[in-house]
Amino acid sequence: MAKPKKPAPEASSRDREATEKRIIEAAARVMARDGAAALGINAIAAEAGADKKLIYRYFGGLDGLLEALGAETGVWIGELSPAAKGNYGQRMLAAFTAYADKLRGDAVLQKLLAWELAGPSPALARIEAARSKAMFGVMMKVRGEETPPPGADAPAINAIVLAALNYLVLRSASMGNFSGMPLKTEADWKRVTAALEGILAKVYEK
Amino acid sequence: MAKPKKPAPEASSRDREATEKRIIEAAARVMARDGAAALGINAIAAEAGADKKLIYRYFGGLDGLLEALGAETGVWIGELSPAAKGNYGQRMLAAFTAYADKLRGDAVLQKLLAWELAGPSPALARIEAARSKAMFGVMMKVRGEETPPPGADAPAINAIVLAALNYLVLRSASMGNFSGMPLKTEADWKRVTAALEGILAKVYEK
DNA sequence: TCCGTATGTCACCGTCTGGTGACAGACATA
DNA sequence: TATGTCTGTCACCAGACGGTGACATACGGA
Repeated sequence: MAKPKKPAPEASSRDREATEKRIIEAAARVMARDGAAALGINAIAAEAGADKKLIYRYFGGLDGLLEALGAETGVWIGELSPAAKGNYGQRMLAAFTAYADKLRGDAVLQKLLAWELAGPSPALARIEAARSKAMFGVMMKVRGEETPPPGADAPAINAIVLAALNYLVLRSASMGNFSGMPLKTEADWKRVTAALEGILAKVYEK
Repeated sequence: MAKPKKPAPEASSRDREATEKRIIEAAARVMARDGAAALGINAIAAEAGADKKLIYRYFGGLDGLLEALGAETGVWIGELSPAAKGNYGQRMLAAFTAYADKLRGDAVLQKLLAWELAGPSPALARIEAARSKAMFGVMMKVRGEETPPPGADAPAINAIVLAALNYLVLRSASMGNFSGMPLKTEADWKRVTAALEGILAKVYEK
């Protein structure tokens, strides 16, 4: 059922751990290639060359598999280590650009992000909460002893910037532009970063 | 097939225009209630109390229907008329907040927006292009004779702000928060607006 | 009056979906 | 050697999906 090949080439290695890994990777591949809408039991099983029954046995269904997938893809956020130099605004800019660069290269997380917007789901909410916490840790680390100028609502401002970056990266992947601004080449992103730098410099100047 | 009722209560009014309208409204209702993923021929036809065959006859399929739907929901953007007072930054802030307020109340456009991020589609791209053009017109109108200060990349800055607003509204509808910031009550949005006001005032001051 | 056309209705098709029960073979333990 | 457990395989189900051909009926023009 799983593969059209008859002698079961290598899939049936009778190794649960390896099979689980194969399934998770297959799910990531389907997610990145065809989007979250195509993320079905059958599609994943076919991609992994494994029987869908195993997905139920090992992960308890799609939700469990998704959770395992989301846990993996969210790890790198906590490992971001942008340069921590200059004042508060400059450090934040470094964190934001480092995050945006990474996100631009992670198709799976992009689809996950887009899917979260399309409809609420308990499993996705948990994944997102972990990601948000990791991002907070990164920002606290890079912030160091520097503090935002009094009077500025830093959490709100940072949320706005982060929201803009998420949206622009998603638009870049889906349509390649936004609001008349192209978002394809590296130069396009340089422009975004430059505008962001100007904003943060003025908002966070003391 | 369409309705379980036998005498065809009123649906079969033999009025193409009215039927088309009923179908479009049904599509909007399904979209707003169940999201874009549930937007299928069968679901729409059932919701409209019309036969799915008519969707193929009148709209040529799902894509055509979507286009008709998108054209309708994008109209209000062009009709936005925010207060055009003060300098460039203040006028832009008025346009942005007016847009965000409207968007928050339009569940259909929200789902459309989220769907565009999930995967590229020629039909959705055309709808989005029309919307973007309308938004540009609004901004040009409210801008009046005021100009942004030299040195500031106004298109990029405005795109960033618009991107942030889109993302925050979408997050508000799906998860109710972002980056630790709640996005539910009117007070939450007041906070966003206030932060935006601070940003625009400093970025666009001469 | 008759006839063509437009509108609406229904039955049916093949395909894919998520999900489950039954079974075969490998492996470790007793 | 015999037993039980774990991994993998396959067949099958009911239901939903998109899509189409055939038909009934109302309406408007000749």
